[in-house]
Amino acid sequence: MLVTMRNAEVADLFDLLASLSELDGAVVYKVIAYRKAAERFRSAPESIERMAAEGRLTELADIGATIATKVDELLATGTMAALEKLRAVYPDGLVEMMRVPGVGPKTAKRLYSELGIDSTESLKAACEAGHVHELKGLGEKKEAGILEALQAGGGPRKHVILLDHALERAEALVALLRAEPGCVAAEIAGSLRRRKETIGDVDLVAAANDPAPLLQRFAEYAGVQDVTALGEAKASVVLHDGMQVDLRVIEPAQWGSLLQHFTGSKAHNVALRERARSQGLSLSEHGFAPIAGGDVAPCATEEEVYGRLGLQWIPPELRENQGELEAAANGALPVLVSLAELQGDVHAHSDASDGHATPSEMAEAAIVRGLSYLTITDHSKAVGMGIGLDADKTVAHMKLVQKAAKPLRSRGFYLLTGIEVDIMPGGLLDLPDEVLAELDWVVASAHGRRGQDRDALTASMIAAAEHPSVDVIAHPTGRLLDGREPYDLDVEALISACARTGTFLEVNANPKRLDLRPEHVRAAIAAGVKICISSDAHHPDSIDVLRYGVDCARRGWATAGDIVNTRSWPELQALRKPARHFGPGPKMSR
DNA sequence: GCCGTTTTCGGCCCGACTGTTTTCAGTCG
Repeated sequence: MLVTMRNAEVADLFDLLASLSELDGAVVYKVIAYRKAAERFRSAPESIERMAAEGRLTELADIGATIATKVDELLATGTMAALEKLRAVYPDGLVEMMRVPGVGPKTAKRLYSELGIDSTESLKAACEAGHVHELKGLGEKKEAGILEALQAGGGPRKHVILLDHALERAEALVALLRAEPGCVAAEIAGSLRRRKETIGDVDLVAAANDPAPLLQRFAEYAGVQDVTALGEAKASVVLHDGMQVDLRVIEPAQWGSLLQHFTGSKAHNVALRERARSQGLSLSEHGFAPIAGGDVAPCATEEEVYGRLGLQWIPPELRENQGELEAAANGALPVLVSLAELQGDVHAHSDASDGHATPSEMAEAAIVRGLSYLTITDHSKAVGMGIGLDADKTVAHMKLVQKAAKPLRSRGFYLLTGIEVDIMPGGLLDLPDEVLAELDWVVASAHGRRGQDRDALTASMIAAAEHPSVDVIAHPTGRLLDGREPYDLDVEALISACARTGTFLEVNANPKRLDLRPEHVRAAIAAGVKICISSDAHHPDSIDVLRYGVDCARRGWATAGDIVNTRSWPELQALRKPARHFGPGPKMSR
């Protein structure tokens, strides 16, 4: 194999191939097949390179011999003949133009062939000069709309909206709708209901006998900047923060069908409709209808929709067409972990490093939230900026935490000593072994790659997992959803090392991180690795982010049994690596 | 291009809104 390529890069090229094929007027099902393939590659839990090398690509759903051969070609030569052929005909700018709202493949192609427009820049100039509306079928409104879209964002790219921000806005809007007299039901739908880590736009659904007042109320909401569509059954608005929100209203008898439909995902719904078709039924947001023709039978609940197809109700977080239909058909869906099942938090900071509260204040916040233990895991010194603890300060801090813990024991709460120790290049930890062995809990993490390439970083992380005192590897890929790409890290190799050594992996609940990501959570669980859901709180209120960590773990098919901090602190001891059972000093008897 | 307790060929998921039209194409989700 001559070329090294990550899953996301392979996926991007198949998306490009799909877009260029679309421009070229390919059969739509070919375009769909390329897009499906891109989706499979992007969410594959293991390396596409490895699967290709072992000839196992066709084990993935939606990947046949033709696409597998194209991947082989891509990995051998760095590109694909089919892609290069299309690239020679259509400038890359056309694909960018297709991302402008209101411009699809047909329009982009005509703009190019009839006006020579080959980029968003030249499209903007043509709109300003009034050339676009001269084309047959394109009027002045269309031209103005394209121009506005281009000017608004300075381009077609949408900015990333994080889960916490979107949920806050959406929950306020749902409350507004529910307060309307005619509103029978209102819910968040779409990717937000599935709790994806980042949101493109927000979908809301509502049930009412007369949709008009609800749609009107929605369009007049104080947070609305623009109303982009307002019909009899749906409306779209853009909020002042740039977030697009769609509302669809339907009569109450169709509520279950509507909620199911607009929760998606698209791939899940397509699979569901295919299943309906095989049973002689056509499925839409209105209900089921016989393919042969006949009345639509609506479903009032989601359970009815799934039940009619012989399926268990599927939790929204699993609706990604990643095997959930098969599991639901066999009654084999996992019982997903819930926030209420978390008993403790094993990664939190205090003012001894970069936190904003004392260990006692953090403990009180944990108690208020119904938790029975909290480990204070401040940074070790290598994190930089003078905020981390060296060996002496770690020992002193440990004693301080132990002192703060005593009065809490009588209230049934364990405040525990810990550290978030930096993993240094080469895999050494930033504190001496004898200090680490004294602590109740050791979180190990890499902050920055420190000049290491993929292999070196992976080796460092694996060495940390092999350390007898390390309980958990925190935020393994280092990604920041609003800024930093994940480290180039062999996550599969890290998962294997954790399985071998009994090291836990963290789902960091900070909505900017959510790291491990869901696909890797699922792969880790499959490999037998146990997971911690941790707040990484630097402030008492930040313990609340645990809910997002639970969402992420649920998307990774995690049950309570897979999550170690669903146990009490004494129960958690039994799950730790053998070396941690013989630590110095009393651990459980305090 | 994928896929098969109907099929190795012939299917392949469904509807709303907008802008441009006088019945529909394109786009979107």
